Amino acid sequence: MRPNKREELVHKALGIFYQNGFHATGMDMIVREAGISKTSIYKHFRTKDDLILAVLRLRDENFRNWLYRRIEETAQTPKQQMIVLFDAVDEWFALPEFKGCMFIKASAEFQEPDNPIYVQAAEHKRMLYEHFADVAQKAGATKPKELSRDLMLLVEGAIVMAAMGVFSDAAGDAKRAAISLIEAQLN
Amino acid sequence: MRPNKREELVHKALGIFYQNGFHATGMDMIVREAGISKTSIYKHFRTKDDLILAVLRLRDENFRNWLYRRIEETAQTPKQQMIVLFDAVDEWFALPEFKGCMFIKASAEFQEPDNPIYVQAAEHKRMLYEHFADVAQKAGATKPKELSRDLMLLVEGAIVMAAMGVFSDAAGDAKRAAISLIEAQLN
DNA sequence: CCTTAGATGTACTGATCGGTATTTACAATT
DNA sequence: AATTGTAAATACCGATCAGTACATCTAAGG
Repeated sequence: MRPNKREELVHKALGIFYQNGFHATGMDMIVREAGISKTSIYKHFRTKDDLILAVLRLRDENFRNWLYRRIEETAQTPKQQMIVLFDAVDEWFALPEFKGCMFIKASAEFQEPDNPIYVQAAEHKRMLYEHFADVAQKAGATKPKELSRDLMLLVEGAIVMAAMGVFSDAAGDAKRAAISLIEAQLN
Repeated sequence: MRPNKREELVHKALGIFYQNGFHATGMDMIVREAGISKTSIYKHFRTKDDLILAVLRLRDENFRNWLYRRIEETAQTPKQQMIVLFDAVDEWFALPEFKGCMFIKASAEFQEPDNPIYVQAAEHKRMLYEHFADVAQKAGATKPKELSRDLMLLVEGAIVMAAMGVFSDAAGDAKRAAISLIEAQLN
């Protein structure tokens, strides 16, 4: 009983925080929307911030697992993996509930560099960077870390421009630019 | 008297909102930090959101004026202008008070697409995009809008990665990638 | 049926929230 | 000095904030 309720809470809180923002979501709203009593919430988490941290952990795990799996099941070579990364984020952008990156939001709302929330958000990005540095190395890039940074810059830029509704095909633009940069590094 | 006090308020509120976040900053904190009475604040602005809108307008004007001037005084050709854009944002990142892009923060905290704050934040990005599409055209790019989107993706990505402390030379990385993309388009 | 563990429901706390209302103070102009 | 306009100071409003306390309910296992 206990583990499932905790997971249910984190899962529901994730959706609520994502749609409303962290500070703009009060615990009473979580109670109402999640249908879980405040007593239970505080039984599992000492503070609202602890709940947010758990939410970020779940989101990190879900997102990275989905992304890596999505990429690996549609691309055969490491080079192709770097390219279809942008198809995957394009799928993400097309989701009806898409409202940008939860980790960017977390770091925007919790800006102190020693805040565990900020720290965890940044860690998520580092893990993505390291993953794609590995992919770039396997693809035979002469400077895999540099290429990974290129890809990350394009992905993050695309997330921002898509979330703000400024570019209509942010992922497509980023993919095109990425292909150019990949070709320049691999040839 | 009146215009100056209003401007003083907007200027101070800009700093306070930028350091603390919009929702995380209450009007009582603005009163304390700005040293302006709540009566005066509400005399000039009907609501907190109206104050935020004025803050975004001021920030937009200051930032774009600074950026364009900075670029034009250090670059002679439109092509050079696209490249020194990244030197300018590097200077910005190096400021002690740098905490990312206020417009990204605004759109993250006010996510409804019909919210005037979200709308204004997105408009800021559009104006940058159009400006650099113009620069790219003058530089002789075959697809100036596309190149401008490339530059914007890199700039926004760099802002995110710098604000989150993930990349140590986000602007430098973005510049290197931008040069590659510019050369590919102009040659 | 009884016990235990998990969960709900509800009221409460002191503080803050955005915004309102009223009085007083201050500065500039005539 | 009087007048006018601006601004500060302060108390207030109803609501929400994160978190606490306590009683009650529910479900599962022995």
